[in-house]
Amino acid sequence: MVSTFTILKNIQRHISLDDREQDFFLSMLEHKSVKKRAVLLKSGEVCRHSIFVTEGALKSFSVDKNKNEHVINFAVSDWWIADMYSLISQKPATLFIEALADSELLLLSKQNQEALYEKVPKFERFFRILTEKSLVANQQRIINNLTLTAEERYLDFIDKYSFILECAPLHNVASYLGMTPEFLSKIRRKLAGKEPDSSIS
Amino acid sequence: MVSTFTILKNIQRHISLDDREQDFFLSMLEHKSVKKRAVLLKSGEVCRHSIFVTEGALKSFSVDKNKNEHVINFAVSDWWIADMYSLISQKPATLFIEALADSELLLLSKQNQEALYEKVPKFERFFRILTEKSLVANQQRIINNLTLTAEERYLDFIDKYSFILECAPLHNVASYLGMTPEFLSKIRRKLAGKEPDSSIS
DNA sequence: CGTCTATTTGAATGTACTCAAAAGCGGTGG
DNA sequence: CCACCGCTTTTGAGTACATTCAAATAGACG
Repeated sequence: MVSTFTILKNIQRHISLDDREQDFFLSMLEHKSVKKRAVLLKSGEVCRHSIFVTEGALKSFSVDKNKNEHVINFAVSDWWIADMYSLISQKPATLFIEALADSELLLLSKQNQEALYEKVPKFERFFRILTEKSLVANQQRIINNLTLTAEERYLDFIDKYSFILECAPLHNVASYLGMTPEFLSKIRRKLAGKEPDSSIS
Repeated sequence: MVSTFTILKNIQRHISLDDREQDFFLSMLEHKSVKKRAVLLKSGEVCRHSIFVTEGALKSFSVDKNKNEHVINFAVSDWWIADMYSLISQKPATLFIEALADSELLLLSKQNQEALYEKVPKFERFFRILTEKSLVANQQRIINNLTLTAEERYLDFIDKYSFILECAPLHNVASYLGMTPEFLSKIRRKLAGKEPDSSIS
């Protein structure tokens, strides 16, 4: 399978695996193709898998008491996503996970993840490092929310994650950045007006 | 040492250690007493230790371009703190870490932490779990920032972390919650006015 | 005490939101 | 191929939540 190449490369950025370990790891995964708008996790369900995206894009979001969506994370090719709270505690999820586009996914069940830790302790290291990186990204996001204006947060976002604009609608990006779609639209209009940019040669 | 009992208990909430492993772990630690306002890490320096608080309280914060402090985390007895970004990458820190009160600390250097991983792989698990919990807490904070008003965030804070009010000044709490000290003061006045509370028997 | 820091107050202001509606865009079926 | 439908993005007017600034008050510590 072509898709498994991506995930082995992803893993081997942090730990190295011999052929047997690779095969064992792959045997723990379940492949899943989903169409745009497919729901992979609903709030209230227990999150039973870590999801690795080989192709396509997903988002996770919470829904508040006024039924507003708040995008918590995006995941594109080569990214992992889950409701970590629910996955760890095996309590009901607070998040939804949904496909932003037709996607190819590899699922690692909580059970298999624990089995990996037991049989190949290196995976403990891999997921420690993965979690550390995620933590650092989350902390940076908190800092940005505390210190930057809506416009600055948007500029930072297109600087770091412009590729997400390719697959996620703007109102999801607005939500991720903690602003309304209307306000993001106004920011973009303002920026479009004043940018001495790469648009005109 | 009394203080080492706290940290062994902290560790053994997630992994179990025999006497030799306990001794080995303790030998990796450095004890440090600091007074209120002592600075343990400055932005720009490389963060070389994970800090465990046995007594007292610390805060981490960033300073923005207008010299405003933004509190990122608090750490009281039995909590770990560090600039994870800097600790992991060994690049210059973006955060400061400072004592909110006279404190007793145990320092685990990055080097010794790596040594622990090599010699006692169980610690890989411990720090994976610790990082996971921290990630979940950070994600919840992001959700709160996206979905709650300033007043709701404060109420949630006193619900979960009221003990931090004992050791941190209000303007630091305001900063942690993403609001100005003036506004927090107004929220508290308003709440004090309307609370059918446990204050008058 | 006196000084320094923390907290509170009030008035003016601003950033970002709400609401309502129009315009754009994309897919789908007649 | 065009018409229609649903979803996304844009616009504008009015509003609100939270900030800024300046100053008074209260607490903590040597």
